[in-house]
Amino acid sequence: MATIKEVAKKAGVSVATVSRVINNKGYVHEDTRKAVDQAIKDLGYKPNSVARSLYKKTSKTIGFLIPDITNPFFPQLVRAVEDVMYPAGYTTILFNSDENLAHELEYIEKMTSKYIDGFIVVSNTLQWEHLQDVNVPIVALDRHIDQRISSITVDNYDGAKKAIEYMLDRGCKQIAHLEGPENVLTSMERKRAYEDMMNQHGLPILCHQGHYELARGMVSTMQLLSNNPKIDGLFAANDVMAIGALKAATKLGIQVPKQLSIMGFDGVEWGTTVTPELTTMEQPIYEMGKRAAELLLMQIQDSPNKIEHHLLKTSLKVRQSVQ
Amino acid sequence: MATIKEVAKKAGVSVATVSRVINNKGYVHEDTRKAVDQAIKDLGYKPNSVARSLYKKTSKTIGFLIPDITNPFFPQLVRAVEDVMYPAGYTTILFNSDENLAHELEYIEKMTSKYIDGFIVVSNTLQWEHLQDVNVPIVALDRHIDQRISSITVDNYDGAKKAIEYMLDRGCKQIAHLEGPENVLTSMERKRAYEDMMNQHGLPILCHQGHYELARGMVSTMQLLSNNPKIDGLFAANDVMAIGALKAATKLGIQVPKQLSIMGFDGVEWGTTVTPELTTMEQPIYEMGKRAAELLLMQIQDSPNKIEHHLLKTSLKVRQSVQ
DNA sequence: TTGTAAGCGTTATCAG
DNA sequence: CTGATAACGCTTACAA
Repeated sequence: MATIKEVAKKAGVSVATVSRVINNKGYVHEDTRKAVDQAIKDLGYKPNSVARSLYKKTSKTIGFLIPDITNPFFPQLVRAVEDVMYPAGYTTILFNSDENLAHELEYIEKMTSKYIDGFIVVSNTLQWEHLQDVNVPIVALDRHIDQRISSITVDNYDGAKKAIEYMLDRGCKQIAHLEGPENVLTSMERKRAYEDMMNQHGLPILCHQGHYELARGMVSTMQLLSNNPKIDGLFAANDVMAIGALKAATKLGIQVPKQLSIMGFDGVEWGTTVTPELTTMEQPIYEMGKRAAELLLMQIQDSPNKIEHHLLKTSLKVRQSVQ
Repeated sequence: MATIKEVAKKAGVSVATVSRVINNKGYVHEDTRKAVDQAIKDLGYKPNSVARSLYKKTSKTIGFLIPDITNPFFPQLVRAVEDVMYPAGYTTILFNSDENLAHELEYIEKMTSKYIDGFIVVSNTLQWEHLQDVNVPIVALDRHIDQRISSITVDNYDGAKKAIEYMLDRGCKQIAHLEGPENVLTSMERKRAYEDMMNQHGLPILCHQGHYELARGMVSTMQLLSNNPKIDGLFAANDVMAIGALKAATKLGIQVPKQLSIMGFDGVEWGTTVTPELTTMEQPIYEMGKRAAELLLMQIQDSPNKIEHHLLKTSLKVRQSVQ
């Protein structure tokens, strides 16, 4: 690991000059530049980012906080963020929070002491109070946090409403809802839409908790269907649970979609391989990650105070699980 | 952001003393310690990791290089690595290489200039030559690189052999192989086992490329089955392709497992939701990630030169796709 | 038990 | 155009 000092000595100039050539800043004579470049090459010199960070108080690194990479919704998001951050010269550090506030706070603090340049967070526990004195840009992704924090979200209420409208159009008379975690915004919005739609149409409300998980979705569906044989439609708050529901129906010998229509939410690839293929309300997952990264980059590089809120639309993906 | 200097001034001591108390190193009088702690609290002081890194030439950070987080094999691996690294005080930085050597090298160089403490790499392009002067510990995961670099791998040859033995036991007479990328070690080993088994049993060899991908697996299977109607068994080099094959069979109206047995490799959760459920040779994915992280940690903290090679075993997961 | 001061490897200011 | 030199925030000999 050669240092700038060694390069300077070898090239017979001062470190200031070397710094000028590696940063392409300030005047430096063509001949000296050549000499320096040669020395750099000979020594295999690479500038030390840590020293640079210390001086510049920036690390060209951002933190990305998600609940759990193991949930198939997140890999695409992560990929999208990395795809825009890396070419822009930024490294992204991932952190799985398991929705645990204490972990999230600890992580943010730790990253702050590394001169992190910004955060993208998917969280429903983090509040404005926790974030107000983090002095780098933050973008809330998937779940809105506060007006004062930029966000990239999807219109969950609208999406869920349209999903249910479609089920109704296709003839469902008795729709149950497999809901996500109680305290998660996306899940609450989807549930609210379900309830509003049921009320609006004078239909009974039938909810069961599924926590966005495969196994839970399956178990809940079992109970739901055993206790209420009249149900002919099931709106799951995410695809993973919908897939669990499909398994449950199969186990109970209930035909989908003939006897029971199942609608998912998310649009993960997994939904295309189950039988019947999952009809779902698709979110622009990659696009969300991309936008979040771009927005963060803009705030970091240009205008830290330019808060923006983008609300993306979902789109119905008609496949085979709704009659 | 208070600095150590400010804390020192507030507590009426020198920075050295403050450093001593925050690092719990060297003697410091109980009273002064209290005063310092108080000052730290009052100022909300947090030690700056960048400055610390510069001096200590270590960042408490490791790099984790994988092909693509979007492939369902990796999220679990990532999760496992993070689960052991974080509690040990290490941050892990993820990087998707898309199996591109230039990207991998660029990334490694970049990380090196950040005083990264070690790497875990899943790669088939990286060779000893590229890694020999990276002066931090490296663990090769899933794919072996060189005797001089620690590795955590699975016995792919043995696993594939047993998978095929099982198919043969169950009565398959004509087994085709859906192979993974040509240059990937895991894929080559599985193919080699397939070929050896076929030769050993005097059976014809029938391979088709699937690149470990869903769509490719599907298309290849279509061709394979249309051209060779006698095939009654298909050994896919990974679950994702096996799932694609299942889709293809369904499309062609071929019943699985009655007319065609399909065997996967990996044991990802996804395989449990297809119909019929995928019979597969399961890898201890989480365990692999965990071991790699533990091994790396050992090398970083205790013995950088203690190279170890762990070969884990796969286990047959009997479900429904093999007759 | 505590303080001084010399690094760690850069960048940027200010003379020259 | 180029070179000293003072930061950046922390750790650690070495003195006291």
